[in-house]
Amino acid sequence: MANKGCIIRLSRYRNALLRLKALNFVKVFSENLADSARVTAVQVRKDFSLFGISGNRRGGYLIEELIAKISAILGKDEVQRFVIVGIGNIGQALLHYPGFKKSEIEIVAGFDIDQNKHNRQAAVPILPLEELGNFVEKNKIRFGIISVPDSAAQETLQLMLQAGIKGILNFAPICLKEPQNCVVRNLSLETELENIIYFTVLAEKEETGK
Amino acid sequence: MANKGCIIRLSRYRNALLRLKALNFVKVFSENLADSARVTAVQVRKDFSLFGISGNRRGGYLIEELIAKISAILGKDEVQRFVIVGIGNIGQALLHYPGFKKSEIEIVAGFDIDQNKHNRQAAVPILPLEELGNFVEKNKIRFGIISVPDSAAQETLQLMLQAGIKGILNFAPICLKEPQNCVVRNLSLETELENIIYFTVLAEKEETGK
DNA sequence: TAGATTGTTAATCGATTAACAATC
DNA sequence: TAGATTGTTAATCGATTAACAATC
Repeated sequence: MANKGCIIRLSRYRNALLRLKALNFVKVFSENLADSARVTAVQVRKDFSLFGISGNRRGGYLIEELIAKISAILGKDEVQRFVIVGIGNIGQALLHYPGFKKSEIEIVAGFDIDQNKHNRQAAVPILPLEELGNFVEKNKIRFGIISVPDSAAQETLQLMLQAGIKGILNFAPICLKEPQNCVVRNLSLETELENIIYFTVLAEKEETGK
Repeated sequence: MANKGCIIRLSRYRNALLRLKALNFVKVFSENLADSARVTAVQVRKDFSLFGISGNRRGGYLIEELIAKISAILGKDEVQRFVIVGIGNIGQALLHYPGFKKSEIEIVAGFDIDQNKHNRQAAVPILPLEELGNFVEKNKIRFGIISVPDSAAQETLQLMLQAGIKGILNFAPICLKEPQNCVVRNLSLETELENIIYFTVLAEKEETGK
């Protein structure tokens, strides 16, 4: 019913709503949210209707109420805890990424095979990879991030599955197959940049072509 | 003609092809590439046909040739240089991200308002934000990455536009409007994780619902 | 009531998939 | 020739958009 695009838009609406709330606004119209997420007002209302969210005809939506409803849909009624496997550049950055807090996302531990990186005392501890299974089970963690080199991505996935992880974001530039019982999203930074390069070069060509 | 999804898939095919080449393979079938990018073989051939890439009926595709053709489409005939504005967690990680090398992507400088972060001697120098315009112009940089807090994202975009940047990846969780003459892709890590959370919770509900 | 906005149904658009023709 | 794979055209599917009805 709701597709991936729709959920991404809900996240964006929520981000905008939090900002509006901080500015003490009370009401919002679909047109405002459309501006913030770079879509049309119809799209906003359609997205809401998929989840039975309704406003006041003529009066728009109450910001507080909308935030509560979208937050519930996105699973923000509780803090969602993640582990990270692979404490390289990206893993290290995500370990203390400040932006997660307002999204009720918490990184609770990192794991790496390199013992020079281990640090049990840190606020977010970095532990030996062997401890992943126990830690995940003991702390009932459901989400994981893979930020290992691509050669290690597949086996990291296996470890996470064995540990009982149910949702994974994979930064390695290798497309992991989505297994039964686990959601996997492949996001490669190289690929994102290549996308921008392609469409930029294309736009330039079109311009000079005219 | 070619949509965003298609270009992302081309990147993935290319990644897989590089790996196959490293293993000394010579030929590849659309079925193989389909496996690597988690799509169907028809999708692969359709993508290729959009760009006039053809193989040998019965004989598949020559890996070397395919890499060359896809690389040309993705703008890899020359190294594409990026600047990063905002040397926080993410910016710092991207500055030295090893995965960019094989994609012919080079980060040439970082910029920040915090002078404690400045370092002209580093391999990838970190410079005061005021120098962005000059640097970009002098070095003919066309691509930029925004990794500043969301409150600063909009003005960073303006600075980049003035400097002449033509393609931008924005990590701030605020949706920047795509201006004339510049490609902007908004990628927020919070949003990506929220997406995974939603679909994981959904899958769990469906399972227990049965 | 008139005007503005929401909410829904139907139409359109674009991307994926199926079917099949071409050919090595 | 028979079999396997590519390449293309047509059909399907799903998401977005347009049109309009509902109502505050």
